[in-house]
Amino acid sequence: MSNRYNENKLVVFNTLSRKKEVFIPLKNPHIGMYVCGPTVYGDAHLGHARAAITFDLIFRYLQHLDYKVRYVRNITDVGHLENDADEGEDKIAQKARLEELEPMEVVQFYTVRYHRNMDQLNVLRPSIEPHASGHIIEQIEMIKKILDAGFAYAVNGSVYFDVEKYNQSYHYGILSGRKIEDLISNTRELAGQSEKHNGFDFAIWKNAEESHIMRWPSPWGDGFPGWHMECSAMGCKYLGDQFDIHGGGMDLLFPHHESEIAQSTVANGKAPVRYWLHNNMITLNGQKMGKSLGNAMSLDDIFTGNHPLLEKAYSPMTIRFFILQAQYRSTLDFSNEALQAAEKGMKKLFAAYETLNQLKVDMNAPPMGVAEIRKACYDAMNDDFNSPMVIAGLFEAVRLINSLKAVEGSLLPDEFELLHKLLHDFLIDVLGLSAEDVAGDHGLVDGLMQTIIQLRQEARGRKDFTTSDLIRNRLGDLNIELKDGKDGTDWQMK
RNA sequence: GGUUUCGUGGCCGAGUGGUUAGGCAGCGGUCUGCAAAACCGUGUACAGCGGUUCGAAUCCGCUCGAAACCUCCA
Repeated sequence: MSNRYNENKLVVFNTLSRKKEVFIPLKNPHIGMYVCGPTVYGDAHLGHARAAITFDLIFRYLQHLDYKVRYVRNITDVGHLENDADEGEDKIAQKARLEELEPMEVVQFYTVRYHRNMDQLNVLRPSIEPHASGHIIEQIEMIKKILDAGFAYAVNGSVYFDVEKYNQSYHYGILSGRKIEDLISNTRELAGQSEKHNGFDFAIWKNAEESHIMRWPSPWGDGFPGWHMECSAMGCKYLGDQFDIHGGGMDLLFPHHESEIAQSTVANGKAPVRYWLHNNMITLNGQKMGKSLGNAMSLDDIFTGNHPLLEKAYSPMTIRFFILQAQYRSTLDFSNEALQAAEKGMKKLFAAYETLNQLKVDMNAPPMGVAEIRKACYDAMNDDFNSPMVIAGLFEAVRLINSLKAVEGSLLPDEFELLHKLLHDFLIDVLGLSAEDVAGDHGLVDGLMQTIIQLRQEARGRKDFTTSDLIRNRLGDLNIELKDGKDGTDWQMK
């Protein structure tokens, strides 16, 4: 029995080489994947959704290919500094101060909300979701290793990574394409009277001021871990010194991932990651959507339609479909028009999935090329997870289904099965889309609807169009759409 | 300024050295009591200017325009 990964040669775009590379796991069939998760100090917005959905798609597809995936996505609840390191205040702590809450209360509050949003988007939970605050010891141990290796220095209770020294033996900039000379010229002014030897050195442990509430004891005094330590430490802990995939948003490429590579390389003696994958940004009027720019929309805003820029509410599945309609490395531009197009398209997709069950099967039916569509979907996914092309393939299946229904044609039994499998595998399993209240499969409701539809049919038979139109209009007011066909009437939620 | 990208028809978005992406919207038709849905048909798109080539939207150069990163950020 062969596994699907033997039949499918997966190619991924590796940021490290800026090329598409054939994906070969270190320990086939096991795959380790680490993705940077959210900093839980605010509600999730569209950008979080894109990152989560991108790597959910990858997680789902790798599993579909029969790989055994350990997917680690962290929760950042300490460490990221708000301003320059010297007077930085922990992001979580700052929020806590403002709202007079315990920092961990803030963390819990937004973590729960994040999970709820991700569930709504049908994003699978990762295999492990470690919190930075729960891995202080691991981070301290790693900092010690970096110090022992001579690539960091301690000053006044803080520890800084020595980028210049690192660059003598390795290449700081290997991921982002930056040159250290450029960094020097860019950061010289900022360096000032800093504790750092160089402006571009970064803190791996930060001394906590008296007033700082989030603090842990360490060999260098009370403090908290630096920006990039948690991912290095937790990635190493759960996936090993070297693992297959590391993902995150493109905005994390520098300095976060660049620094992660430096830390892990020094601490473990080898480059930590084989394939670096980065999802692109969602833009609004061509500009990145982001908290700091004040143009970010929370997912709850979108799901409820509660935002000045929104013409209406958009369901989680509409958002998911919208995001999957673009390849993950492209920017994706937000607009009401685009969202409404996505909404309609997705409903059409699911309506056809329902219609499939009504198709007739016949041993003598002409072949319709279902296998070719299926192959196109695999080819698309194997080419750096090209979900828009998968969706195009699925729409080909939609056209096939609807046209057969329209002419009352039939399918070969094998193709009928394969079509079912195609839609189930790709639409449901890989793309992770699920029918919302689109189709009429609600048991009691469906039974009631059949009665109403029958009454309307009888009215139409009597040419009592006043009654039949009244029924249709009243149902329309309830967002129920009637679809008259050759052999009867179907219904669905609008 | 440096680094990394991008510029595709009304909108969103794939793709790519020669063959229809796809969705939404529009237009024409079929069906329908009328609609809707569905089906069929329908688009002189690839920023501009040069170059390479039998052939480029796809490769190269330049110009113009836009973005991300260089500070926390998906």
